[in-house]
Amino acid sequence: MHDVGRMAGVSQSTVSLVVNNSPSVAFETRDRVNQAIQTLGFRANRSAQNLRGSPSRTIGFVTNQMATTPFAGQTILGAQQAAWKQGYVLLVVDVGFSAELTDSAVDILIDQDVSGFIYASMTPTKVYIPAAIGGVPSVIVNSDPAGLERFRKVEAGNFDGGVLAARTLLGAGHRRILYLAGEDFNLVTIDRERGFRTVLSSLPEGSVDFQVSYGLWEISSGYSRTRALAEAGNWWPTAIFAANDRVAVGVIQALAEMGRAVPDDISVLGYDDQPALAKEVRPALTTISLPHFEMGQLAVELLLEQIVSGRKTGSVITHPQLIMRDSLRTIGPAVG
Amino acid sequence: MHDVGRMAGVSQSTVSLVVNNSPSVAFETRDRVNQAIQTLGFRANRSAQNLRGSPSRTIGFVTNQMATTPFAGQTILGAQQAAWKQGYVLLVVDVGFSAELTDSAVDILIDQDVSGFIYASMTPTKVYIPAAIGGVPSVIVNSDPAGLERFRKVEAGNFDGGVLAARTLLGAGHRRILYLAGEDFNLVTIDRERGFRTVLSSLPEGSVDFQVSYGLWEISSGYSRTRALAEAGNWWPTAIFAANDRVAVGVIQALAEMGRAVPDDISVLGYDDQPALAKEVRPALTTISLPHFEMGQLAVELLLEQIVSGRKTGSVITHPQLIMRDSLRTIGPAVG
DNA sequence: ATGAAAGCGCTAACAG
DNA sequence: CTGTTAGCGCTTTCAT
Repeated sequence: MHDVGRMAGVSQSTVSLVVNNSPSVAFETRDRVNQAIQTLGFRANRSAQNLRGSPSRTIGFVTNQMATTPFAGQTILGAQQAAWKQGYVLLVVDVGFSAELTDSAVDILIDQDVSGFIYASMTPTKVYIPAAIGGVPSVIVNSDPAGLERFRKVEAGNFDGGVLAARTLLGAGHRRILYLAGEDFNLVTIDRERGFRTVLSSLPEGSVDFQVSYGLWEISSGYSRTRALAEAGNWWPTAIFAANDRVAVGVIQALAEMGRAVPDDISVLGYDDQPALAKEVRPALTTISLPHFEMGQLAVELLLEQIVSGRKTGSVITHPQLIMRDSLRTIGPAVG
Repeated sequence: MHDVGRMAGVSQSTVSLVVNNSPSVAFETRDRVNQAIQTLGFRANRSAQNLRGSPSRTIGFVTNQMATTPFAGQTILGAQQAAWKQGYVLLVVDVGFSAELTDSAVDILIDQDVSGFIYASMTPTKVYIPAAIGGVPSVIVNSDPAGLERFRKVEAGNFDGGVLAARTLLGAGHRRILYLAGEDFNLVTIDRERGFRTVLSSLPEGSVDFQVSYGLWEISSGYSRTRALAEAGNWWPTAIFAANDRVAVGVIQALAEMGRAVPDDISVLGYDDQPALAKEVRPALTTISLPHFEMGQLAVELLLEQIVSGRKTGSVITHPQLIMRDSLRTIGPAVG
């Protein structure tokens, strides 16, 4: 800055003013300084700025499943782009499920002077949030809200997703429906089922036969549960609502091997709209999108509002959307 | 630090020495200082340290497909854990395919004082590396090496993968093999095919019927190419070597619909050992692992060596491994 | 509108 | 072995 100042014939402080767009610099001076900055290739030093207490313009993104779930990246991407747009950088750290790792990650990020935290679990499990997070503004994405009342949150709208699934299936005339859910203790499972049943409860008793099976979120689980169902042989749905697209793929696989066509013989509804899967599989999956990308964006927006204006806005719940493709068929007039 | 010093009855500089584990501090003094640090909850300020020129202990990880490819996260994870172990933090940035974004990402990271860069394209396409990267130590992961001679690299061993695929298939007695490859201009495609053909060329002319089809890396591509093959009807392989596990899944789907069983009627060999896919699908995929996690680790190790010792080690090529599962069957004595 | 000067928290010579 | 001192590059009053 000194050098720039000399070259432009002004003091170092003036250069600082120019760099920070202070309005109090004469247009002509500003020009000369900028010129000098250009030719000297000057770049302000963040560490020095941080040291002086200017906001660091970095956000810590702490997640636990970046490597495991295929779309986690979407949330990160969304967050990153939103941050970027406002001149913030995202420092991404995957801490798995280790509290210890989480502690040291948060420590390090605080050392790096992050202006805020985004805490994103990719599935709403209980998360451990270090005390060290202290007063740093934080927003929580997609996590079990228990004990996290003091934080702003971005949620996936799983209840609404259940409602949407029910409306969709019922609207297509299905009255015998199997929900191939996730584990029964999983919040996602619970919320979606609640949503689904809420719709059912507005219908005359017994007008829909709705069965639920709990299990894993994997392809193999969809496959084996479908196989088992066929072997039992005493009950068969006209539509299957799968816990996610992977489960749906397993279902379709099993069905294909058994010579049953989707959606002609049976309809399948997925969840997630998983990239590289939902629309690639045959038949392409009719599914409900879980807006990962958008959730990332929203998280950053909430956070930034908190950081720059100190204002704590409320939490946000995103809206799942139906993605119509080829695995669901209308078999009759809408139910109810 | 001042306060800590006062509390421990020493000067601020002594505190600094303690914090940096200087050996020249009396044991007893060190103890008193640490005590004070504890009770005061003191934490060294990274920005100040950076300002003074101490190594920042952060690494910039620039990638272009975090959100698109499902296992990209593995590479990041591997890198992160390796970095972590040595007290470094990874700053992850996804720049997509935008040169502009890449430029500003690198700028920002340099501003943050990163000690080095890892440049990871998730598929070996040509990458754009900003000039601004300048003298900062960097290693390149999984990218088209053209023009990148001055960097250390970590590569996936696709040639070896092709060799391994050929050996595996031939070893299981297959003589009529279809390679459902990626795009013909893609380096991965090319390297694997070269590897495969190298093995073939050591065999007597005409002992193996090896056909190649080029296309996309998606499930739907595997599906439709298999369908098309069946419709043409004039040629049918005993084994299909798929460009990746997704393509393999498409193949299996199409086969199932056509009533052909894998591996009884036909064998399928995948590539990637993609999490949540390869071992979940039925039959579970016999496949070749692409060690993403390991590549991330290696990249950091190479980089750190460069950073701390200034020594430029050579590049590294990882070794693909055969993952035996259920989609490949031995149909006769080994060929050749 | 610009400059002088102080100091953010730390490290590293150097002196003692 | 410990303390003194001088900045690292910047922002921010306060004068001018």
